[in-house]
Amino acid sequence: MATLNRRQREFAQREEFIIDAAGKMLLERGYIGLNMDRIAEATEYSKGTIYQHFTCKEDLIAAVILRTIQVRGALFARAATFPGRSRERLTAIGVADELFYSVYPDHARIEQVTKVESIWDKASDERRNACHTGDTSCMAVVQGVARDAVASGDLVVPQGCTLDDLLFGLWAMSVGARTIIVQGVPLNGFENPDPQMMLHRNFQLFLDGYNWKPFSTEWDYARTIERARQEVFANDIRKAGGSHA
Amino acid sequence: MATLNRRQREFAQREEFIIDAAGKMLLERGYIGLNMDRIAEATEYSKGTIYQHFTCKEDLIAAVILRTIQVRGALFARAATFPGRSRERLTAIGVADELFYSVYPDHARIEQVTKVESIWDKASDERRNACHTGDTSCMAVVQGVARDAVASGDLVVPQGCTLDDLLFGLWAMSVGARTIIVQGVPLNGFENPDPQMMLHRNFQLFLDGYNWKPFSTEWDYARTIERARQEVFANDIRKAGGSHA
Amino acid sequence: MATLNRRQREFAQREEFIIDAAGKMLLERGYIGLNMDRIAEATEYSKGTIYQHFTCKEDLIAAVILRTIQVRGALFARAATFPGRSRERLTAIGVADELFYSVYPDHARIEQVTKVESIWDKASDERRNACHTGDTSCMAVVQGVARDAVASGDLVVPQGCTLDDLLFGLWAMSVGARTIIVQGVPLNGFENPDPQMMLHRNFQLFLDGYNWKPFSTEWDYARTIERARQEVFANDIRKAGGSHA
Amino acid sequence: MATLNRRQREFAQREEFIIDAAGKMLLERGYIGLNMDRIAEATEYSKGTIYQHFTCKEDLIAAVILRTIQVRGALFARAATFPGRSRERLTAIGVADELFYSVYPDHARIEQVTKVESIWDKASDERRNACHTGDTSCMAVVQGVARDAVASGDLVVPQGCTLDDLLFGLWAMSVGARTIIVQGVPLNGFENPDPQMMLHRNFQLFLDGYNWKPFSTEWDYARTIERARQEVFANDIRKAGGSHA
DNA sequence: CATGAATGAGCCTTCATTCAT
DNA sequence: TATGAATGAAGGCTCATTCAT
Repeated sequence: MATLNRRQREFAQREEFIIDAAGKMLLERGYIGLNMDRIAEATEYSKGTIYQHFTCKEDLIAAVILRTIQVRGALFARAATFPGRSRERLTAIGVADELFYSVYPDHARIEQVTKVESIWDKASDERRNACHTGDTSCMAVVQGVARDAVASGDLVVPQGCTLDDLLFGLWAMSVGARTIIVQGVPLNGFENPDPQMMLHRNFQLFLDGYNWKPFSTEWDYARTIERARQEVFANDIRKAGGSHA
Repeated sequence: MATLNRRQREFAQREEFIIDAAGKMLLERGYIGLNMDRIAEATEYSKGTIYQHFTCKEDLIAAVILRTIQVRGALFARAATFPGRSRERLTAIGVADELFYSVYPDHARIEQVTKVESIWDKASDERRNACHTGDTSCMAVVQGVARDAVASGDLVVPQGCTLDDLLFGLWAMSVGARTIIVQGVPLNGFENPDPQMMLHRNFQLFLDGYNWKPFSTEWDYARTIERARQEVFANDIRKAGGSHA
Repeated sequence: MATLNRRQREFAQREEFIIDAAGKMLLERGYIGLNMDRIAEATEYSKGTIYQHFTCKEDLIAAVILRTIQVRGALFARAATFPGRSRERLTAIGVADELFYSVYPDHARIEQVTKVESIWDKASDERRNACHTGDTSCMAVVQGVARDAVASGDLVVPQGCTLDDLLFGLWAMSVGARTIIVQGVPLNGFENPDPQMMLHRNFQLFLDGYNWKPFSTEWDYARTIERARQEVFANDIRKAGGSHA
Repeated sequence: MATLNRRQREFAQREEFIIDAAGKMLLERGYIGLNMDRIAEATEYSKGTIYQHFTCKEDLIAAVILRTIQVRGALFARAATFPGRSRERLTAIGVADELFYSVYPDHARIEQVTKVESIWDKASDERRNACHTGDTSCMAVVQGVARDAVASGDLVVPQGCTLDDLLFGLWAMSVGARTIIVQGVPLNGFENPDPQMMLHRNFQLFLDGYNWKPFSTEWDYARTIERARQEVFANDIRKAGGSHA
């Protein structure tokens, strides 16, 4: 039984290792640049072995995406447990988002790469479903916090707008910022561009605009961010510092 | 010389025709689904002829992108000439952006598709530079309006924020919204999602938050939008209505 | 020793079981569709175990064929013991042939499939020889009956023909009929085609033509056929009825 | 136009050449032994070129079969025009059959090889239909002659048998003989085996048995055969002698 | 100039066989 | 002895690019 477990463990480790390699290749060479021969060469396993883990190229890519999604999902879920008022919890999710992309900068680009090609036709159903579930649950976490805010009276959406507008705006700004960062668009003519800080500041103004209390003028969200980093994500940040500087 | 001119004209027309076909194919079948055989078949020109216009596949794709960029650049430039106060001119650019994506919905997706793959290594320098110039000039138009606003006293950026923050926020929200729309992400749990209207509303709140005057509470931007559509883009909208409903 | 015997028995049973599975797969999916992974899966033995019984894929297929041949050989041998005149014994062999293909319809197709591919280069010598022996002995049985007929005066081959001609004709007609049946050739334009009955009638005319006495006009071979079925092959037919209806 | 024609001619010639090579390979190495790399190597064309003529491996094989069928169809059709009584015309078809297999001995084996594997799923519809048409027309030719014989009173099928029985018997004996010959089954214990002559003699007895007049005892079919060879197939035989000895 | 057949490197995938556990 | 993961040669097919006509 011990033997069996070791085998299984090795099998799982190898799978992780292959996914790592695929992720890197996806980043460095794009969807087309990722090919099974190169994966075999990079991992120093044979092609046959690769195919024992993944039914086809698309399934391997789906596995890369799935891991990404699950990592983010876990971060979001933890962020939502942050003790404090609703806007603090949302802020913690913002930290989770920042963390996710700073610790796994690859993943943002991988998402871009992979959302574009028709991977899902060929990937295994199992992985497709898992990805969908993961995506949905991330969004649900944010929706949950916003609803809590409304219920508690912290959030009164301005006339003419809806909660969905708010969610859409948050999401769009986050996605857009990542896209800009990831695609390496040179912020022409910007002095001293620090996209992450820009995003933070814009989020603040945005939430204030939506009347989500307490306003940034009356509450020290910088401290909330700091607390979230220390209390919720200290471990992840430490890990990240180790592997990604 | 007349003969030469006619020839040149025909040559240019054919190039345009091929780019059209490539654009469509890129949309319908993705980067991988675009191949030179199909282009030749679709245009009813021979492959040899295609290669007389474009040095390689990537160069053809770059041409598709370039045309996209130039179309948007022209729209933005015209928007910036909108007569009115600075925030009205920015609003007109917003209309240009909306128009661009509603009239050429393809282009948003093409941008996604192509930004991801390493086209620029092989495309001709000429086209690469033209693309860069186009991108930069779009951004410059917006920057110009913002600077005018500051100069005229309409815009006083809040403490702790900069003009760059504002530009980044606008850009991120626009890009993010397009990404979400284009990737067909199902807005799970949203009632009645109309991304374009959501984007409009979020823009309004956002500019108010930045203290860009006159505020939306004191100025009828709905009318500004309507004027921009009628006075600046009437032609484009008419064209769009014809070909895209 | 008892242990050893049990082991040996189990080993032999497993071999039989694997051959069964291979036979089925050969039928359902053809030569190419048979592969060792699938065999392992179907039998629920590991590939290593399969390879302990068969040196290679071809050897396994040879084993399928060999069993086929041995089954037919046994039927022919029993048929030759049918008590009666020489032509009755030949008729009994005809019944054996009919029975073989009606009870094991699979085997006809397997023969087709396997005769075509170069299995014999790689199959073990042992099995190749056994197959050859089996084939030869079937033919020998028929030859024996024919020679007995000549010796007893029942058969006087017509001028210009030889005993070999007769054997060849019988064999060709049988093989040809099976081929036609097995390949599912649609008997275009035939009313009511019953290949087996057609073969029976043609055999009758054929033997009459060769002057093999007693002629079908003076002897009730329908009854001979019936007797052969009941007295010699009752068991097989019962078995067949059970599993193949 | 002359240029175009030459190109087309070369294209057609090359196609023929590839089919030749495929036929040989099919013979020498079987269905599995035929592969596109080897075809490319053998023809000294690139794989791409091969694929410009045939959509896939199966389509190439189908082309080999189609040519076979068309050759036989042409021979049968010519044989049916042989001037003489109905049984003479059938005899001429017998000569066509003999000729077909002696001139193109490959084709018999190719038929065996190819009937077994599922080629038709992937081959182009065009070729599949052409094959079916060819097959049907061969059979129709024989049926036509038999019906003429009945109409003219030359053939009165014996009690208990039908015209279909006769056709089936002829067909089976022919197919069976070819199978035996082609599979190289050693005619164990046969003295001096000449399968073609055996087949001839068996056919004679068979037709006599069916009361197809004039009987072989009252008509010199050897001469009919000779006439058919000289008057109908002289050219083919000369060609055959040239290319196949 | 236009054409489109030819090229061949490159890709995804399969599967018989081996061998460490 | 049984297992099944690992191997890697081999095969079908695609497609960007070239070049003779």
